[in-house]
Amino acid sequence: MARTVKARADVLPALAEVFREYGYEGASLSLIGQRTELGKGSLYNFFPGGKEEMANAVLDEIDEWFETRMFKPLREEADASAAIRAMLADTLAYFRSGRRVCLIGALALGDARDRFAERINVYFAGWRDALATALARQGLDEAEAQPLAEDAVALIQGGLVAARAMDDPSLFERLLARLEMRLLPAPKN
Amino acid sequence: MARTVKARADVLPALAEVFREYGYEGASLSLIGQRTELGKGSLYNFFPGGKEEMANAVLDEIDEWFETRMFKPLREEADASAAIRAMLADTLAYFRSGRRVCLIGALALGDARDRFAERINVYFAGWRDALATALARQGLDEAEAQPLAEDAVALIQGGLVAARAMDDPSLFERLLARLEMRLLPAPKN
DNA sequence: TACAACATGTACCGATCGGTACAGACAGGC
DNA sequence: GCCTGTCTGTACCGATCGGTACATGTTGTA
Repeated sequence: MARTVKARADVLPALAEVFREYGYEGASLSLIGQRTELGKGSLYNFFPGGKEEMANAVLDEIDEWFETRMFKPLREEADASAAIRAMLADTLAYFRSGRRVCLIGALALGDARDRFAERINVYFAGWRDALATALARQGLDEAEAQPLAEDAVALIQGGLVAARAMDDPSLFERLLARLEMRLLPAPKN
Repeated sequence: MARTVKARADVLPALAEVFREYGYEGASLSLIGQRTELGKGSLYNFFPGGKEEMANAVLDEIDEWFETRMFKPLREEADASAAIRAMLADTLAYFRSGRRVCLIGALALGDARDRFAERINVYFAGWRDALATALARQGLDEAEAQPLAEDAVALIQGGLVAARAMDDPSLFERLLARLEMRLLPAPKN
């Protein structure tokens, strides 16, 4: 038995992918076991709280990624426009042009919504507010920035749904390209 | 046919609501039995194909509703702008200001996607194309109408996700109000 | 009234669910 | 060497899953 010792953090990516593909209820322990190449023993050793703790660990990692990688730059980076451009590029890359689903969005629509309601809310509100801040720092007044940020977050989520529904990743790319034109100030030349 | 307490069509609304709330996998037969107030015997009498046939029956009804109520007017009604306004009003009402989830969208994100892939695709493409037709009939040329329709469908879907995620129905209303301004020609006065 | 057809509730099936128990396999400290 | 605590696989648990079988209503027709 090639007993390769795995740390808890090692299994998070595989874990995240299973939840993304099958949803919370659909990600059965046997499926999780296959994908992570871990038996139930190991799984419950790392996550004594079972499936719910696994999902929360995944959500922790996602939260941290978005916070440091996207939300913080949107709020604080000197060049707000550059932060917005980076956000759109990161979004495209993170969701693999729409081939990958947003786990938080999927949870929001599924039957596990109540279980993670607070976290879902924080994620969406965080994205919207960080983007609104960047838009304001770019020169828009609050009355314009807030609705525009709201539109953008919804459009991204809807883009993921639509791209998956029509099995057309290029759709997501087109949406983001058009979104960029709405979010960035008209280039002055 | 009035001799039975319930006809097959009578249970469709309850059936649709269960699928909407819990998703395809999450809607267990016992839950369906409760909500429809029907035992397994009756359920399998009406739907010999089991859960899949139930879901397809629900999708049939949804398809028909959207086709006759929204897509056809968008394509054919003399006053294209009026059809677009009606579409937005119907959308708001149908989804109960975002309190209600789009079953097709939820299916697209869930693990039952492959099972209904073709129907999901048809629904989304149908909406987009019907709206694009209306926009074109309103005066926009094809190069503008198609992307705008694409944006609109994604925005509506994303609005449902976001409204549910943040538990804020007014968000969906705001999104649709802003969308109306983008879809309708500037009022000439 | 007798009968066929539909409608319905209940018992049951094998499979799988999330979770637990527990016995080995391995490591580091002594 | 040994012990202890961390990993790991496996057998098992009760509950529930989707689906089937079938006996018992209930109804329209004759």
